[in-house]
This record gives sequence, structure tokens and C-alpha cells, in this order.
Amino acid sequence: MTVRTRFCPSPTGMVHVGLMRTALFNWAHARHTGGTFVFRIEDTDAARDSEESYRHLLDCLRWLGLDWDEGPEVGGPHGPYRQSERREIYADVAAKLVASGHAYESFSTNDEVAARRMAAGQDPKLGYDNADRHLTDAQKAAFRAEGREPVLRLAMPDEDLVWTDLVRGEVRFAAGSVPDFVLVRGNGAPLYPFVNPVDDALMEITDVLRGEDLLPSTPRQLALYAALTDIGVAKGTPRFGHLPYVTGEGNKKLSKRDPQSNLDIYRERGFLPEGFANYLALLGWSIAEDRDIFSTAEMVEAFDVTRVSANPARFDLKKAEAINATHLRALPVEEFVERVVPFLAGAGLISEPPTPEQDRVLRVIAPLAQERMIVLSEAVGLLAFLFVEDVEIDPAAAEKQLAGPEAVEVLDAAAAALRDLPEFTTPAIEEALKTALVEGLGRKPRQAFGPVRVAIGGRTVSPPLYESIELLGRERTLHRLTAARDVAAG
RNA sequence: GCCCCCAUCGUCUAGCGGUCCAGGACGCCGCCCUUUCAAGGCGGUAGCACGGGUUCGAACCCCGUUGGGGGCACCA
Repeated sequence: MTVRTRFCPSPTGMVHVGLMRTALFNWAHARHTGGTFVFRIEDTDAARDSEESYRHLLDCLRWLGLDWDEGPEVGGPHGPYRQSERREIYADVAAKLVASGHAYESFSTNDEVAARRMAAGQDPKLGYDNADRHLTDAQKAAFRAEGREPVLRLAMPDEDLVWTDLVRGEVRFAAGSVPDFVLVRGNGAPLYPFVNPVDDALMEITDVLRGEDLLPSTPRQLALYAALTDIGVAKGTPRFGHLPYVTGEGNKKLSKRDPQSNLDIYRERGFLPEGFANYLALLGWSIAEDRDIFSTAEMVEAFDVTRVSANPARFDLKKAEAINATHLRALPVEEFVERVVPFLAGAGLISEPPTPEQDRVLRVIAPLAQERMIVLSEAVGLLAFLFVEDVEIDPAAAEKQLAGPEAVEVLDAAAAALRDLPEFTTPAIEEALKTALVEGLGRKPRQAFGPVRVAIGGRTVSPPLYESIELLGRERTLHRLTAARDVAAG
């Protein structure tokens, strides 16, 4: 039987990195096995769901490079793929469950349940006591007469609930440890623990990979599946695999509150989709003993759910950055330029698309910039000096490099050396500056080039100096040298 | 309180009974290269939570302890 996995988020608020990891694993599992990846939107909570969040979810999935075979905007044989459009289905299945005796009407209020447990000397936290399982028609009529609206509960079987988890092996819950749970609210609204398995069954999902937080609800789903299979709605029970948490500082599950959990910040900083996917994959999975850099295609090739680790993984920004930097450096120059343009344009440094001159400059500087960046947004600070008329000199850099007569002397000598240079090329510039500053003034390279760098780039960190000067051109270079000289002279 | 999950360097992990006085990566610390910052090269630091078994032999299997995490809604 071919594998069918699914990703079924609810469109509420921001997109969580842990959620994306779950999507990635489901997708990779489907792709590795030649199966189908289904995308379904669980928008049954009108109060929290939003259209904007829905769109954003699709956008994030596509950004990461995860395509779906069935789902919103692509359709498929099991649609619709938004739960808000599937209401009648749930009502129909619920009715069948009641008719077949798997589900029943329950009138007890929480207070009544708690009171009964207390009276029996039990902990009220034990939950529902299955008291309404065998209500007579007369009793039900009496409750209705009081104006009560029953919820629908599933009658749990009296046997251990066991499954072989794809990542954890055998997991067992003792018979009687899970109370009959609510499928449909008193007002007729179907609940998540009901609609989720119903949709999975109808969409013929074979492998459910989801967060560890849902592990305790699996026994209920097993029971539901058995009932659904009995009434012909499901063809059987899927395999389950519970993925470990992605945690933040202090081993706590990365919360929605934690800014670190928002995928947007990584996109905005300029993580590459393949770099971020690579890091996400490392959260619970490894491709080989001595390797951790790989493409998404290589992940698909090697992915095996069975080898996913069961222990929680801490999200480590430093490592994520290191992985991304490696991918960034491996990018062909053309592609690097293409990806960096939106960031430079967004900062107002270049136009989009770049002018021919901007493009020329970018192509020259790209390989030099590429190897000293970890995320694309850094290009803005690193390359701004090439695309403006006058640089703004960073005060800290000025204080460090543009203070006193020594700096004035260096800047004057540099200007003099470059003013009448016959060929304004990188080797000629290097030669001229070394001659003038190192030999001429007897300065150590460090002292000689520090002030020049700040004059040119406005900061102490920049791409290689001579290349930068050539790209800048004689006029702007001399102008900046003079401007910096004035700063140094006080 | 009840139920469940997890346990190898600071972090992510490899290890699926002998080839492990435990391998890789990030981080950190040195050194080299060097016009800055990086990158790159070389080297270093650091770990099988504890206690019992099983076995000729355990990081690997079993039990317990401890520690960490999660779930117990007419939310998803």
C-alpha cells in the first residue's frame, strides 16, 4: 500500500518552526517512499482562525520547498481540504456512530461528574465517568425536558490500547485509563479529536507523523478508528509516529510566545530555504555518522522515519546559522546575486531589477561578500558603501581608526598615491597603497589599512579593500578619503 | 494527583552486545594563513545520569531510582 502522509495545521497566528519541522518530516517521508503528501487546513475554530494566517501558511510551506499533492489550491480526490467546508461530512459520520452504538448522548455536566467522583471518594481530576452510556429513552427525554443538549461521546473499548509507534516502538495504555470522550458538542459543533481522525480516514492517510504532545490522545484515536472501520468509514488504522519536541532554552517546548519560534524572523533575516530545511531536519534526524550538510533532495533520498530520534531537540540558533552559512557559500555566484537583490533593494540601496551598473558591481563583489555572510540580510550592512554617494561613518569605527595625526597622515598619503594612479585596478591599487603606506610611512599593515578601510566602507568590517576601492572608482574613493581625513583632523 | 514520553560532550547527534579507554557537527580555546572581518587549514576542551540485574562481554537488553518533558476541556 502506498504511503499517504498529511500536514494539517490550523490557521491561527504565526507559523511555528516546530510546526514546519513536522511538515518537513511528513513531506520527506511521503517523497522518500514515493507516496502522497496531503495538506489539509483545520479551520474549525472560527474565533481564532484567519484568512491571513491561512495564506501565510501556504506561503511558508512553499518557501521551505514543500509541495503538496492534494490540498488547498491544488485540489484532489478527497476534498474539500478545509474543514470549514466539510461540516456535513462530520454530521453524517456522527449519526452513523450513534446508530451503530459506538457513540452515545451524554447529558452530565462537569460539575455533576466531579460531584459523583467526590461522592465515590475519587479524585475529580479523573474526568468523565462514563455514567451516561446506558441511559434509557425516558431518561434522555427527561434531560431534554430540562432544556439540556447532549454531547456525543465515544464508548471506549474495555481493552488495552496499544500501537507500535514509528519513532518510539510499542506504546500501551491500560484498559479503562481513558474515559469516553466528546466527539460533538451540545451545540452540534464537531471537535478536533473527532474531525481529525475522520478526515484522516476519509483521505486514506496511512502514516500520521505529528508532535509528541498528541501522543496521549492516540488511544482515543485508536478506539475511534476501530469504530470508523466498523461502520465502513475507515479502511483501517494508520501508523502513528510521534516526533520529539523542538525546545527552546531550558528544555521547555518552544512556545508560541517565544520570538525564536516564529519562522518569519528567519525568512526576514535571509536564511536560505534549503539551509533552514537542512537545520530543521537535524532536529531529530541525522543523515549519516559524519555528515550534517545536505540538500533537500538528499534528505528525501535518505529519510527514514524509523530512524528519527525520540528525544527532544533544542533549537540552537548558532548551529542553524552555521548550517545556513555553509549553504550560502556553496551557492553559485549567479544565484547568490539573485537572492541578495531583494534584500538590497528592500533597503533602498539598489533598484529591482538592478541597473546594469549595479549588476556589474554585484557580480564582482558577490564572491567576496558571500564567504563572510551567514544570512542574506547582512549584505545590506556589508555592501551599502558600494551603492551610495557618501558613506556614513560608524562612530565607533571612527573613534577606533580615524583619530589623530597618524590617521590624517595615512589618509593623505593614500589619497596622494591613488590620485594619479595610471590604472585604477586592484593590483595597481594594492601596489600603490603598500608602497605609500607600508614602505613610505613605515606603518604596519594593520595601522596602515585600518583608517583607509573605515574611510572607504564606513565600518571596520568590509569586503577586501583593494577590490572595494576599484569598484568604488577613483572619484568616490578620493572623496571619501578626504572626508575621513577631515573627521580625523577633528 | 493520575497517565504517558525521554535520558551519550554545553547543544544537535552517531552508536542498534564485542570493531568504542565512544565518532561527527555547532559552540568554545589555541596555532597557521592574512590589509579588516570572515572563510579555510591544524590541534585542543568536553559525554555514556545513578543503582541493580542478564551475559564470557553492556552506551547498547531488563528492572528500579533520580532527573527532565508532556497530557489529563463541550481548544486545536
